[in-house]
Amino acid sequence: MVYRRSPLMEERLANNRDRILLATRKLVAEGGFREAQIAAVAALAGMSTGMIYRYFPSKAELFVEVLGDAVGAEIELLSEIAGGPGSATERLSHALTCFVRRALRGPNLAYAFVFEPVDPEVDTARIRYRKKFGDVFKAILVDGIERGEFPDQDAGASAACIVGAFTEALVGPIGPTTRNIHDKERLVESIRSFCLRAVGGAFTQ
Amino acid sequence: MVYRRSPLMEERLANNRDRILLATRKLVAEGGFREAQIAAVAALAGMSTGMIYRYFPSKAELFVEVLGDAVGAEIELLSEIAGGPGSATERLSHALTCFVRRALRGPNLAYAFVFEPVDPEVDTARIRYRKKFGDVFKAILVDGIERGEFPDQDAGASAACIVGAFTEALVGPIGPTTRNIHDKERLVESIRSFCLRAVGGAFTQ
DNA sequence: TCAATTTTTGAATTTGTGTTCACTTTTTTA
DNA sequence: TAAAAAAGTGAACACAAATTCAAAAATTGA
Repeated sequence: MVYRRSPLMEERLANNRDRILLATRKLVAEGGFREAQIAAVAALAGMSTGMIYRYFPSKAELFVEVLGDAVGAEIELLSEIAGGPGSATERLSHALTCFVRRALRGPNLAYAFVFEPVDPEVDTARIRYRKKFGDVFKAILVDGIERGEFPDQDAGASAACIVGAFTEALVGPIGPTTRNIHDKERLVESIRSFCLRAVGGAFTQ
Repeated sequence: MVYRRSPLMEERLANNRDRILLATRKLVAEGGFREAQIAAVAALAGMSTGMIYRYFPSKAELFVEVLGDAVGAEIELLSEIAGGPGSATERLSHALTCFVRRALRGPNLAYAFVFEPVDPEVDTARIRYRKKFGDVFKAILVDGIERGEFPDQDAGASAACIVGAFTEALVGPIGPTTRNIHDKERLVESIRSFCLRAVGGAFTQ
């Protein structure tokens, strides 16, 4: 045996993997999964197509990882808010504005991640992640109902409605016309107040 | 010239066209656009693939027509409710329950029509139709705000939220488990009450 | 029935992409 | 430096699905 992977090489390999993930994320953010073809990913990452397959067994698994990374980060943020201090109303309000503001920075990414189906394998993962978003909101709702902040309701259905409401309101106005900061904040506020009224919480702040 | 299309032939041609549309709609309802391949459509309609292209210039245009027909019917129903008698709250309530009940009968169709992207051409049409749904609800909201039934709000954003809320709540729980009629009615009621609270209307009926 | 014309067929072609693999280059250690 | 092994390449291949088109079947009017 005359070859053993050196630490330097090890690092380069990890680097390559990251570059693939980064390139994919970038392409998806710009034009959805549709635009993230293996050839395009390879080109953007500055490597050959064959290279991709040293790191990922298939395009679907690459997509699932990119999706998971992005969604995971969002979920983590939201969970922190959901499990944090404050009334259920406050936490719901905070979680909503936080997510919507972030999504407005990269509308296509949000679209691709939350909506765009690709192939069955990725679709399955996407639905799982969507459900996770719902679970975060459901937890807040259940808590709020227990505390008497919100009227009794099907927390699961309401959570799904919330996820649907803000994604649709976000994705609908997608377009080349990047709206200015005022419009964005107005949209954030519209979505927030809609959802807060919807769950029946006292309309504060 | 010894051949002129007879009335009988004329009818057969129109019949063929209808059979293609029907077969496509059926396949889409069962498995989404993904399952509605030209070969499958042709097989179900009992004709050859080449035949399809005598009636439709491309698969995309066939899809757009199927989509338009189905959505058009729904829009017409909703518009009638929206423009009918009653308070804005009543009409919104009625429109919601009507649409959600209908969609629950064919969840896959609803999914394909409202969500599933296919190719850019169909996608464009789909977004247009989605917007139309929103417009119906927006009209009710604008009216309700004018009458003082609903608090002041961005009717466009709220309408988008409503469309998002019920589609997500509908599509989210899609699965092979056909839910029974009780669950369905409970879901209808959950969505209805969520949206009514959301627009701030007095919670009646 | 027959010739002109249209309708219908479905195998072949085209197209767009994901994936592979024989080959080249680079890295490692002796 | 040289041999062994791995990393890296990208043209070729595979595959699925839309589309075409030459030939076959059906229809029409004389």
